[in-house]
Amino acid sequence: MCSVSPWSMTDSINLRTPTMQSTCVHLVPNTLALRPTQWTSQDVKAWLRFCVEEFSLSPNCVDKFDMNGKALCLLERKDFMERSPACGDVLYNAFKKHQHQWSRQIPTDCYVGLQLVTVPPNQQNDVISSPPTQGSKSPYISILPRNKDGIVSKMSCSESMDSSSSQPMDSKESNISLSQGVPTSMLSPAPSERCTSDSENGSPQHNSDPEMEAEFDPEHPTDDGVCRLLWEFIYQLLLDGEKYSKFVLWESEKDLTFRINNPNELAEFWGKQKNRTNMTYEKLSRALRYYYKMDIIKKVPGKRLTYQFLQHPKKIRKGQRGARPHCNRIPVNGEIQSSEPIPIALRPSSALSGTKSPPISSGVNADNCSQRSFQISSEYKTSESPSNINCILPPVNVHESTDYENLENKMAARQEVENYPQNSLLVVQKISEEIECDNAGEKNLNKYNRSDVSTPPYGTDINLQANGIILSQSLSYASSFSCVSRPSQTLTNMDEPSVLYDRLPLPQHTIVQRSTSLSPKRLSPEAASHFCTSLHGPKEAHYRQQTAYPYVQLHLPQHQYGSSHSHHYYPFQDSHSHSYQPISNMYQPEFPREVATPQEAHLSVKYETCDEQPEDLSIKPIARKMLQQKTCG
DNA sequence: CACCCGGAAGTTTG
DNA sequence: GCAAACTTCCGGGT
Repeated sequence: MCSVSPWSMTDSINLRTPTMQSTCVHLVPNTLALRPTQWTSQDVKAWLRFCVEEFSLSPNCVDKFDMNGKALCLLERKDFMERSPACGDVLYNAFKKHQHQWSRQIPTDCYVGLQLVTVPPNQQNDVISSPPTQGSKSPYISILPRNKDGIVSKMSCSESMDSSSSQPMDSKESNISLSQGVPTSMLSPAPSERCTSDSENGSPQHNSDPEMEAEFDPEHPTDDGVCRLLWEFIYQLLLDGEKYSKFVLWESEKDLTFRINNPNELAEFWGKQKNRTNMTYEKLSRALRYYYKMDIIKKVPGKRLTYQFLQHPKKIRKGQRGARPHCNRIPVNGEIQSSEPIPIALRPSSALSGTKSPPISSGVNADNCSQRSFQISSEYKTSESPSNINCILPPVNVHESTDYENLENKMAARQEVENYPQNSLLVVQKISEEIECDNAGEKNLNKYNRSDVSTPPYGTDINLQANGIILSQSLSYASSFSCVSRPSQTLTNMDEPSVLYDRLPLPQHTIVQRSTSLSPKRLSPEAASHFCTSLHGPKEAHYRQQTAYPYVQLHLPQHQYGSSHSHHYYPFQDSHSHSYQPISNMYQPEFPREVATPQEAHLSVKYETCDEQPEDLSIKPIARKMLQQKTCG
């Protein structure tokens, strides 16, 4: 068992998250694999009980959890907001203190976390039995043990999993249903959580506990433990014929022929697995048809919905690369129908990944603009980062309240944007300092003239105000960045406080809530422009449309910043080595002390799919396809 | 209407 | 940049 290393309190700071706008909060205990099913209901109760003790919560909340292992606890937001930044510390100490009382040994190196989910007030009644989904707008807050290097501990199977001692959850959950979610075995655990069992003999190792059996398929581990291939998924279902016969069943196991019992539900199930909310049998079957060519599956002629494995799934060679489950995929239909990109705050983190985003030079007006530009891309590539863990957190029960799939919620989100006061002067007040810099961060901070600039330390709490109105209270500087990188799901990327903006020399009273500026949901474009201007001095703030996911592209005018720096900046390009681009060279400590007027900032929509310089599309985000039509013909 | 087919293009990931 | 494995869309067929 791994030794428990110091816990990050910075994570707990993020308990006060800017995206918490609802009036209630879930508390979801999670275990090492972020699989609450590892806990018995007694464990969950115990967990909640000490939460009650430690935080003087209403005892009622202890009973307010479902028995599916996805324990929930409703808290009033005000209760939660009053928690101290040391909340996580208290939680952990309590966890340690009470652990011996619990019904089974829970590895001390497990991930213990709280999952905060925003829930519209009118839907809070439904929330008890509806844990948050992966696709939900749910900032995930976890308290993660770290090693001495500050890296989240990587656990091996033998260390972290004790499935033999695990106890089944409440028996009521034995009936799988869509509303209950995809079995966790088919979902995507964190790479570091997943274990590769010794299954060399290839024989199935059926666990007596059906839940546990579903948790992990020892027979067919993938390279990273993720069941991400369709045939694999189907095979998994077939393996547990009793449980999943409503989706698919063997027609003849001997001949490896199977029949899809309910194509629509299977597609939905598959869609859940891949976080593709619009999955249909039409699409699923298309994927199946691709297997024809690959000699993996063929159609059984004349028999509807019946297919045949051409070789035993155990022997199918896998060249897995892409097509991992998406993170919080927002329906494309909605994007297009709304003629407006989904607010960044609701976007999947992957949507912002830089993998498909070419450098700015490939975009319009990049090379010939003669401006130094850097791109606020946003992705942690660290495989062990908790963001990844959260990214692939099993999308347990889907619930309308957190899916943000329905039009109503989207309209509400848009309304929020539209209602945002335009041309607001944004002011940030630093209200506290909870500094926790790693060595690297400290070192880098020292590189700057701190007397001249106010670099918001990691974890700094700020207020974001507009026209005297507090827009977001107690934003965490660090979490603000995380909002950028994981706008829709997690604020836990605090493992690497040494992100770019920790090191930036910022003028005083500068808004450090970059994510705000990146989020059309949170800020009007004018306000975002304001932000960019105030942060970086007069420059163009290009609101760039990139594969339907906007982000801010900052151009530093050559005449102001010299000509020697034309490289692009990707803040997260190499989070492993922390080898950031020499942003310090680009920034001089002299920044305008005053927020520029809105007119000084220029906001335009750009997109990289066209070579042609697009017209200034003003500031209204438009769906990618519409943009393409407009500019490319 | 449900299912089936395969081309084409796009997306996401490793 | 490339490739795998889809996803999305579509026109057409049974």
